[in-house]
Amino acid sequence: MSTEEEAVAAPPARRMRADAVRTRKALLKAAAEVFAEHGAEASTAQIAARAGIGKGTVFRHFPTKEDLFAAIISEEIDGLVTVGRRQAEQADADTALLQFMSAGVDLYANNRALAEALRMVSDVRHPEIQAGQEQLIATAESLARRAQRDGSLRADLNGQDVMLLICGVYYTAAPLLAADPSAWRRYLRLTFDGMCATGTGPLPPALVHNSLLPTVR
Amino acid sequence: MSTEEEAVAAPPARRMRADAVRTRKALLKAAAEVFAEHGAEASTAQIAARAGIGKGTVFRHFPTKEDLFAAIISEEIDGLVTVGRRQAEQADADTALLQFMSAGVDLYANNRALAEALRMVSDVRHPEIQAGQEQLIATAESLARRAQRDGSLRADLNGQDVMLLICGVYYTAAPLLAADPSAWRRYLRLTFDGMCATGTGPLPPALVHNSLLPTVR
DNA sequence: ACGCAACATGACCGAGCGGTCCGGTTAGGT
DNA sequence: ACCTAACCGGACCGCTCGGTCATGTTGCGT
Repeated sequence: MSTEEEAVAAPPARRMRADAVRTRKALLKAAAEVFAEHGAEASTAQIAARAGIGKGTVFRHFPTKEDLFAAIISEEIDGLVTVGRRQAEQADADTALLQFMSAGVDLYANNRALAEALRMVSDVRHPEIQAGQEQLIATAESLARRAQRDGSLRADLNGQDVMLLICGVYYTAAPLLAADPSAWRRYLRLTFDGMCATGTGPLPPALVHNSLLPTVR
Repeated sequence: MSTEEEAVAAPPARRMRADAVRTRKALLKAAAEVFAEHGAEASTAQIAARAGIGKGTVFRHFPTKEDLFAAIISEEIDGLVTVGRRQAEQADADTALLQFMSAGVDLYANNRALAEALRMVSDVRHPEIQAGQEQLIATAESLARRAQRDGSLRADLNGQDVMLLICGVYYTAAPLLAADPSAWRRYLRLTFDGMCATGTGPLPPALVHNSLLPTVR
C-alpha cells in the first residue's frame, strides 16, 4: 500500500491495447459519476450509455457489476484514508479529528454510492471494500487516540465509533441535503459536542466492538 | 383524528364479507412482518405467500403495493406518536424526551421498513406517511420545547432536529444491530449529551428548517 | 502490408418485479 | 334452497435487470 498509481486500477496482468485503456478510463469515469449520483442500484446500461460504450464492454472489463462498484468505491475510500493521514499532521488534535469527520460526511453527502457502501453493514461481501473499511477505522482510531491524549475527546470512543458517527451524521442530515448541501454541519457539530461531553459519565459499552472486523476471524 | 379503531384501516365504504375481513387481517399481519424484516423492497409475492393467499388478492385489497406499505407504516407511526404524547405526562422533561427518542430508535431497529419510510426524504409521495411525519415532528417539538424550558436541552433545537437525530442514531448503530440489538443505546446517549451540551456556543443554523414541510404550502 | 489476437457491440437470455384479468368459489340476503 | 355479487387465485403481461455470446472491428507486432 504505497507507490502505486497506474492511472487506473491494475487490469489483470498483461499490457492492454491503447483503445482498451481509453475505454476503461471512460468506463471508470462514467461509473464513478453514475454511482455517486444514483447509488449502487444504478444499472450497467446507464453506466455504459454515459461512457458512450456498449453494455457488453462493461462486462469485458469487470466480470460483475459488483466488481466494478468495488473498484470505484475502494478508490474513493483510499482518498478519505489519505485525508485522515494528512490530518494526523494537523497541530490541534481535536481539530484534526473534526476535520477528518467533516471530510468524511462531505464525501458521503456528494456520493450516494459511498454512503451506501460504507454503512459497513454485515453484508459487505467484497474484500476490497472490507479492507478499505479497516484502513478507515485504523486511521480514525489513531486520530481519536491523539484527541483523547492531547484534546478533549471522551476516553471511551474508538475508531469504529468515529466511522459509525460519520455515517450517522450523514444520514441524519440526508433529508435536508437537497435543500441545503451543508446542512450536515449542524449535526456534526452537535455530535462532536457529544463526543467531547464529560459531565454525564461513561457511555454504554461497545460490546461487540471489533467482532465485526475479521482481523481475528 | 381520534375515535377510530375498526381492527383494520377503513376499507373503502361498504361492509365487507366475513371471509374478506379475515383475509385482509392476514394480509396486513403478513405485510407488517415482511416489511419489517425485509424493508420496502419486499415483493408482493412474498407477502401473499406469508399470508397464505394469492398474489391477486393483495391487489384486491390495496390497489398498489405502495398503498399497502403506507397503510402499514402509517399505523406504526401512529404508535410512535402515541408514545410521544404519553411521554408528555412524564415528570422530568429531559427524561421524557430521551425516552421518546429511545422508543423511536428501538422501533426503527426492529422495523426496517419504518426506518426507510421515515428517512423523510423529499421523495415520500404518500400523503398518509407525510401526515404521520408531521404529527411526529409536532410531538417531538412539544417534548423539545418542554425540555428547553424545564430541562437542559439546547435552545436551538426543534422537533425536526429531534426526529432527524432519532433516525441518525439508528443509522449510526445499524451495522452493529445484528450482533447487538441494543447497540444504539451507546450512540443515543452520546447524541443526547450533544443535545444538552452548552459550552460550545450555538449550532450552525437550520436554514431550511420547515421549508420541507408543506404545512404552509 | 498482413494477420491475428485483443477488443467492442448489441441482440439475446432467464429471473424477478408490480400489476391485470378472468374463471371458479363462497357468503349471505331472501 | 337459491341467486348473485363479492371474493379469491394464479396464469399472464410488460418491463427492467445482470450477464452471455456470436459476430464484426481494430490495434499492433512482424
